[in-house]
Amino acid sequence: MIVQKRLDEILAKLRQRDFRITPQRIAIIKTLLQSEDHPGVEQVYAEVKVNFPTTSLATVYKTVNLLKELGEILEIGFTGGCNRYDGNKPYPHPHLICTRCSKIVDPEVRLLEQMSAELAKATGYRIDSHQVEFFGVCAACQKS
Amino acid sequence: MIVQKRLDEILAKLRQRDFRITPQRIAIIKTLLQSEDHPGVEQVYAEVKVNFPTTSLATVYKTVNLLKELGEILEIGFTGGCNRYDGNKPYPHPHLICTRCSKIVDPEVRLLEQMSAELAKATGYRIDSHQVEFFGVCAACQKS
DNA sequence: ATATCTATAAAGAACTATTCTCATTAAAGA
DNA sequence: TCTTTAATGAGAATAGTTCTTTATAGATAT
Repeated sequence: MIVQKRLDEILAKLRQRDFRITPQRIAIIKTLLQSEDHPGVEQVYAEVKVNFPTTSLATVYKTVNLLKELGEILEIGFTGGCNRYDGNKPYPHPHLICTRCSKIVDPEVRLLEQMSAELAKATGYRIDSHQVEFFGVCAACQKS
Repeated sequence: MIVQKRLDEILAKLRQRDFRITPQRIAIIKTLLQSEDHPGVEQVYAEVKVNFPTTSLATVYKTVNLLKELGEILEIGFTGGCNRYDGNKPYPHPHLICTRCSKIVDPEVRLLEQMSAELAKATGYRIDSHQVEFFGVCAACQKS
């Protein structure tokens, strides 16, 4: 399936840069690729420990950072909370975050390219990246 | 001047909600209102200590959080660094951040309202707030 | 003006997320 | 298989932030 394909790509990239392929790393990458819910490090750790009980939290942190540097996962920064990660869409994209249940959704946004272009033109900045987060209350939480 | 006016407004709001007006608080608010460069807590602390040397860092944190809750300053969340604050435009607005010199600019952005409205319609979320940051290299840094 | 009451400030301890250290283990190429 | 060297694991360290305790400052009533 699609996860296997990306896993192979990431492993190839690791090999190519002389990083070692370890069972822990594979487990961490798989967890990140399979999860739909933008997990935090702690959540990945819990998942990985099911099959590799001796894995340490530091290893998860280090691997997550490595993957971030390789551009294979996206970090979603949370002030005053733990960061969360998106292993499915590793490029910058907007998020819609429910402030009640912490659910994160990836909405379709049309206007971002245009906005970025206008901004660059108006300010003289070269824009490399962005972090666009919308906060609100999801449909389910609005009912309660 | 304009700073005095906003200071009075904030003080009135504090009084109205039975928060006390203390010299430390006034100093912290003034620092936030006067600064143009989106200072962090540590920077505010340094500034306030000039006139009130006994002020503690915790006091600055508490006051900053209080002001944030009152909606009088805007928090700009930074992953892996310290948060910074905008005392001049307390409502959510986009930032353009130079990744070389850390300069922060408040650009004009037209499309955000529209984007937010489309998003709410498409997802069913009630959108309350946003955090929109663009990262790049400012004109000055591009030359070096 | 004074006494009393109450919320705050101050200081540092505590907490949480993350990174570092280093001895030990194990991956990958010879 | 052997060797080299990077990765792991466990806990200590760190940084940013929040909590706790206690004396004090500000408000209130007299």
